[in-house]
Amino acid sequence: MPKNLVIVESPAKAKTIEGYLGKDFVVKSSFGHIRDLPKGNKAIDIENGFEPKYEISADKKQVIKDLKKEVKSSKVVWLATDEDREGEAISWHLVEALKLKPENTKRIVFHEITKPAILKAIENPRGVNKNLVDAQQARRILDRLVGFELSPVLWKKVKQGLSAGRVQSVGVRIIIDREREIEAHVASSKFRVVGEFLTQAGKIVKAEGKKRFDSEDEAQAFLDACSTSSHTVKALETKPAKKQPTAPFTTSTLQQEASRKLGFSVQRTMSVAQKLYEAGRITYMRTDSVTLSDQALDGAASAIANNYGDEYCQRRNFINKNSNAQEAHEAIRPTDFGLNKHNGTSDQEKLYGLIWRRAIASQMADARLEKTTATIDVSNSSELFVAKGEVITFEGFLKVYLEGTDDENDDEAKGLLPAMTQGESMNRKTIIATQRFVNHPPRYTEASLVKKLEELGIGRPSTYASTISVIQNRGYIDMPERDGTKRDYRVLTLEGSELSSKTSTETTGAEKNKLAPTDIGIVVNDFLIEHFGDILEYNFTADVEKKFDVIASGQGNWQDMIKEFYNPFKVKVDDTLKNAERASGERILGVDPESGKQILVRIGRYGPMAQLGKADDEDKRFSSLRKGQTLESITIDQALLLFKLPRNLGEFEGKKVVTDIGRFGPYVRHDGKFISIKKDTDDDPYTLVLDRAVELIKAKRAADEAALLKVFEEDETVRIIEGRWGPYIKAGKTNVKIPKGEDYTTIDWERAQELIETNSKPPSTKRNRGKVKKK
DNA sequence: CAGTGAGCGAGCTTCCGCTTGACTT
Repeated sequence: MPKNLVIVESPAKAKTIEGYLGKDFVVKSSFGHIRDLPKGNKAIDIENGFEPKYEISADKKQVIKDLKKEVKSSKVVWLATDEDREGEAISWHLVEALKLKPENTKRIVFHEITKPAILKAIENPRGVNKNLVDAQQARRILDRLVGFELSPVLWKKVKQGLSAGRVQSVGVRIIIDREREIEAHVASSKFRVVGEFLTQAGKIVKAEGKKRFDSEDEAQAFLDACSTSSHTVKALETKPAKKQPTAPFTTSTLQQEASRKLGFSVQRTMSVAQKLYEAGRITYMRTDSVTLSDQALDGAASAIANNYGDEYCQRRNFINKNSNAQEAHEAIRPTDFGLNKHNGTSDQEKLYGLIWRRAIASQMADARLEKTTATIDVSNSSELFVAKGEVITFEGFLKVYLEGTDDENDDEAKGLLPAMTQGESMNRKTIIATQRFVNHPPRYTEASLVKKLEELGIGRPSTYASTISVIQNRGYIDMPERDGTKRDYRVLTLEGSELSSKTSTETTGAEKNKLAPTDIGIVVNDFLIEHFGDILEYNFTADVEKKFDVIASGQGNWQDMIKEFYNPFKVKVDDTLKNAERASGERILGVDPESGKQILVRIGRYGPMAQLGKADDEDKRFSSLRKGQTLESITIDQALLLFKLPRNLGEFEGKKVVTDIGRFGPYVRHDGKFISIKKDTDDDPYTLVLDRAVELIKAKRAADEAALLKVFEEDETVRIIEGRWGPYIKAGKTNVKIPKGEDYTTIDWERAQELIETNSKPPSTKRNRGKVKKK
């Protein structure tokens, strides 16, 4: 029977460690936190020094039961949870929940899951650090107080079911502040000049004009001057340069790169990484550390030497730039550098490849480059052209990996410049001046928001993904697809001595997967900033973190710290509840000329809406705003249109025909059926006439008929239908995919039943818009 | 991936952080 019980947080970790320790050890997992504050408002006894009442979480009852059994049959319990604030607290909760005796309990820590690290830890046990635990309790209690005091204020003053918190509310603010910058952005443009010249040997050199001109007239004047000018190479300079690899991945940088290079959402990155971790292929994926263990450094070095040669090896230690980092783990890296591929799903293969290359590159030599700059003059002007070239003389880490960039304007393609000599005369081929607009600052992506949060020290590796989904699920933030708008720009071309000009068109502002605030997000944010500005400050978390650090170092008492925060906070909460105006984002747009009634927009029980008639009117009417409409930007004409629908067109076959606009665009409804009105047609729900609607209904019937491939006699509600992506089975309301390569004509009743059976849909992983259901 | 589409409200919502599995709308 084992005499020693080791408890860690993760079951995958437990399995690995058990392999390192002898037969006398059994290793179990706590599956993260085991106790927490209960849900209600009585979890913290505010009058009694903020005394928290903890409760074993529902899903951990069985875990505790199992652990208790193990404790009984063990002589020594080793608490091996992570060495950070949360990990220390888990150990303390384990002591409490399992009623561990000090003489049989040892606390050990390690930062890497390697055999030497674990054996060393076993030799250096300590007790639970109560100061660190207290810092965690302060963190937990502060978050509960902030969240559970602020949220009800929002229920009362804005809308039911909303939420606020130390992390999410600042996350939303970051998006909204950026949106305000974008709104304030004034379109401006400059003319950028690019010349193509020929060397004496006839090779093309592309060079950019040093100056950008403010107006077309100035650009034209310059091109005029060029048309009668000659050009020579005025200066030629070549100097060596170096590039260094970036550190191996943390959670945050993994999410960013997987977003940039693989197009993964942060949530997708984390679940793929979890699978790789469980398969034992990568180290722990929720980490803020850039450190690699000695064992890893050796592994990387030999993999690099084998794959690329000794000259590519360079051992490096990276230092964390993130001062908030708790570094309880290693950086994210392959557990075996010898394996540069992983056989799994395609997502797993891609993410593993990325992790392997990033970690390998971090231990490789600098890349060496030669940068050449040629300056070309203009005889009739003092302006200059500059040509830049770059040659890699030694690839180093670039052989494996180059970090992606968020900069959308990064279009500098550099290569080798042709041979030139100083003073060489150049023949002008073309000079083109193009009007270029200055873009507004970019909207955040999920991953760039994570980067910003990390910089501000807000949130932890384990919460970035869930914070992103919370602010979307609450309806504060959205990812609207924008088609972009067309914009004209001017192009002036000098070819030989011929000057011409034209107007071209570009699309600007097309966006996908960019975060933008909703009306509710904006109203909530403005309200919180007005009444609780200090908590909404970007550095609120950083400031309280400093106080937690004081508690952790034993220099301060957690109750005092919480009291100092809570007392004035509570006064503000009460004052706001009593005195603050309801915040609804209300805008009175004017009066409906037809009915003479007032029309306004505001946040209603179900979100943004328009209201025709005053609050005390008997026959006031309501309508939700449509997709793309916002409280701030909707016009009275647009709002009035909302009340023109639904329109009753009359009857067909004795049933009403109605047009309206739904979540998925305009439609005609007849006899319980919906017929979408297609885009890019002249049909419009506001003007559609009955005859045309009947045509649409008949066309839809014909199309449905044509798509119907088979009806099963056994049950007429089961059919095979030709869909947009090929045939599928429709059984009542559920749709069932036909496996690839299977011919639908061969599907008989039995096979159909089989497919319906096995395809009974797994729970949708799609986000719940607006509503969050509890489990 | 295929379908979908209202209601202006009678009673409950919410935090952050640590971990994995999990049902029924």
